[in-house]
Amino acid sequence: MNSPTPPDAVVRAWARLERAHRTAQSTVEARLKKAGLPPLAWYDALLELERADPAGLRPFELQKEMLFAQYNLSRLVDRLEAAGYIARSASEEDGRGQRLTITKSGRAIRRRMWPVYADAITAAVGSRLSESEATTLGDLLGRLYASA
Amino acid sequence: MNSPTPPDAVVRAWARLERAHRTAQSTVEARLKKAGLPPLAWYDALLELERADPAGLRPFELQKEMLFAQYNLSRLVDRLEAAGYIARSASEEDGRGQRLTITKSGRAIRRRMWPVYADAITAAVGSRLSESEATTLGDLLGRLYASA
DNA sequence: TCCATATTGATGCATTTGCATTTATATGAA
DNA sequence: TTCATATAAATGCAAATGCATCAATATGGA
Repeated sequence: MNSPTPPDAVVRAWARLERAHRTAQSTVEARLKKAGLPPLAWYDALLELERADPAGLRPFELQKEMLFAQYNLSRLVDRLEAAGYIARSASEEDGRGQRLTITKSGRAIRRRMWPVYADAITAAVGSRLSESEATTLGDLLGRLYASA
Repeated sequence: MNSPTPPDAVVRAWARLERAHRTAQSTVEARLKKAGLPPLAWYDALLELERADPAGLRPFELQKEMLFAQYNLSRLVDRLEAAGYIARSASEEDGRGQRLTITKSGRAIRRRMWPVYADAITAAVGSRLSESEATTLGDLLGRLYASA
């Protein structure tokens, strides 16, 4: 609520965050699509589920993990289920809730996506920064969403 | 096409680019909305037009500047025009083209948006990084979309 | 000049996102 | 126990995005 103009360096970092993200993002999505694979968000969701307990995740957990809006996650889950990549089952602990688990074919598609995704990450980031630069970048970006 | 897994630091930087962007973006959009102001993209477009020649910009120029898809820009322009913030006129040099200029009320709304936007940038970036960190971040992000 | 090709911008249609609200269950205080 | 409130998840409807394509003009050879 004060609104002194932020320092130039800050505004520049913000603006470039936008641009860099948009550029990298569209590289990745374009390559996935070109390979006839599902979009990035599907990968992320499947990876989270694959990493999770065999018991799976509650939708709201996945939602927080992915920083998705609740209604968007609900629909992403619809699509993943319709595609047969995940299964929904009623939660035992909580009558309101569900539990999501990855299916065999979910694992398979995630595995098939990875090489394409990996190449895209290389194109978008790896080929442009040294490892130590990437580390620095990752650290600084991490600060932008650290809770405190 | 090779697909060796990229170094960890690279994957981490990519993942954090996503998260940081999503977080910062939603902070900014939420604050603009809460203040009853138009979305971020409107600001960007208006700023570009305000910075441009008094003669304005061609849609395709704005499109490149903003890294927007052509059809998205076309519709953004529709909305801005409908809101009275920009004016379209036929291009003199090119019979296919148009020329976009910002209107008085376009300037006004952009000016009204700035304090809210500035605060949001501070919240999302400025309050989390020192100026020199912001500079480093900006430099590294710039590399992610440098043409070469 | 004429034509094949490229560029500018718009648009119909499908998908996705955003918003507001709803349904159902859980929780905690009186 | 009972009720007010909070949380989990879904959904109807509107707005935005993505995709493919189109119409109109430009451009650069043959």
